[in-house]
Amino acid sequence: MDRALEFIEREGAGALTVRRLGAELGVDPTAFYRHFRDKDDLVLACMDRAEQWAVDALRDRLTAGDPWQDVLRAVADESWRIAGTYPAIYASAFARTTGGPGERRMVELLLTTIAGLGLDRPSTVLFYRAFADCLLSLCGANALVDQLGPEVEAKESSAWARVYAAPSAEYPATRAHVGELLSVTDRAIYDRVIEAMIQAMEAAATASG
Amino acid sequence: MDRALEFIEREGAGALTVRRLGAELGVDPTAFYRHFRDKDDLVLACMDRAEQWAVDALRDRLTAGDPWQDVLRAVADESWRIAGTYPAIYASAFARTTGGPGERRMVELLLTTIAGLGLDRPSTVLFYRAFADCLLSLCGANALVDQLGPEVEAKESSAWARVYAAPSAEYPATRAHVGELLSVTDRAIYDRVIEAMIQAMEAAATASG
DNA sequence: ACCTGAACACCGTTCAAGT
DNA sequence: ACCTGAACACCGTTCAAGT
Repeated sequence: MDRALEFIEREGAGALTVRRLGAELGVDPTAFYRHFRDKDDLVLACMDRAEQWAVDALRDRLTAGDPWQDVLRAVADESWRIAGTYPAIYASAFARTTGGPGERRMVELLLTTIAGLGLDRPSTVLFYRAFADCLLSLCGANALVDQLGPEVEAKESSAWARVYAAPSAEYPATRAHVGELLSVTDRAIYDRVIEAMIQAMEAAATASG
Repeated sequence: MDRALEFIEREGAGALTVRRLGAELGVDPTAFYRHFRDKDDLVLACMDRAEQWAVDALRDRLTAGDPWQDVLRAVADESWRIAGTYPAIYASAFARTTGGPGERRMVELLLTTIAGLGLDRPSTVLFYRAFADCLLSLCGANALVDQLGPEVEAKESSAWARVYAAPSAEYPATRAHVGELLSVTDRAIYDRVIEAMIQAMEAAATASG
């Protein structure tokens, strides 16, 4: 599994196939099925390991007195980093539940942090899931595009060009914002969402406290 | 393309292959390449058509005087509906840009709505992208799981069970919220995110106006 | 202008057989 | 306990040939 992760990171893109993994390890491709039930299991195991690394990194980064907002920002930042490092894994597992130790520790960290706001239990869980699903889904969407390779990236930017070239008469708002649409970054969008979620939690905590 | 969409909706899941599409249309699979450059082009074309339907449905649903908050809620609701109807398409295209008329009209609708708050152009665009990317990514994540079929669904719930069965001593917050974690719905999470984004826009509009 | 059919270079996975 | 190798049932895509 470690070699699988290392391999994926090095070869990137669509390198994660049972056959290529076998070739990399100098072993018959079908030997894989001695160690994992199927490819899906490997992907989930890699995802869980990546989450463990994220939690470990967070433990080093955080100290007990940190405000909860900064804890959430750090989790978001670490998720972004992991998704950028292992796009192939993240792209195929971000919508899934691994049920492994990495995920359990991450759930506990987020739930502890958000429970600290003193909301009722249903609101705490709803905010936890809303926050976590935003992180995973937005990082996953970026990983999906990363993972598809340069020819798709070219296609993406030509598609945006087509959107921006829309005639002014029919699409005035689009044309009025072309400059900003072209310069906005994925990371800025991500941070905007994170801050909106934090603001919503602050508002809920104030209202209930 | 219409037949492709119809076919996908009927057969669901992993039915979208060039070969099965050929069989469905009673034609050699490779005839497909006379009409689309590759499979990716078909998927993007279907996605754009789905977006057109969404915009058409929104036109019927909305009237000129609707508050901007309700417009955004209606867009979110329509996106959820489309993603649930065509999970195969949504799952493979939600992170992509089609550059087609459906997307152009959707961009224009959202940008017009958010520009109405009177924020500066960079903030307007950042909120538009943050809102749109949340919709697409969250709906996409749900579509991905839908699309994987019942055996993966079973795996998902057994994975959750493993998370919830975490020992209380190590994972106290998780154990304290098991009931709520089990009962929260994906739609409630989605709505929580949408409301957070709307709240953030309201706060920004108030601060700037 | 459109369709066909053989072919290429891949996938994940199984199962009987080897050491 | 682990690996091998043939085989199965698929993919997307190309290209020369047909009508």
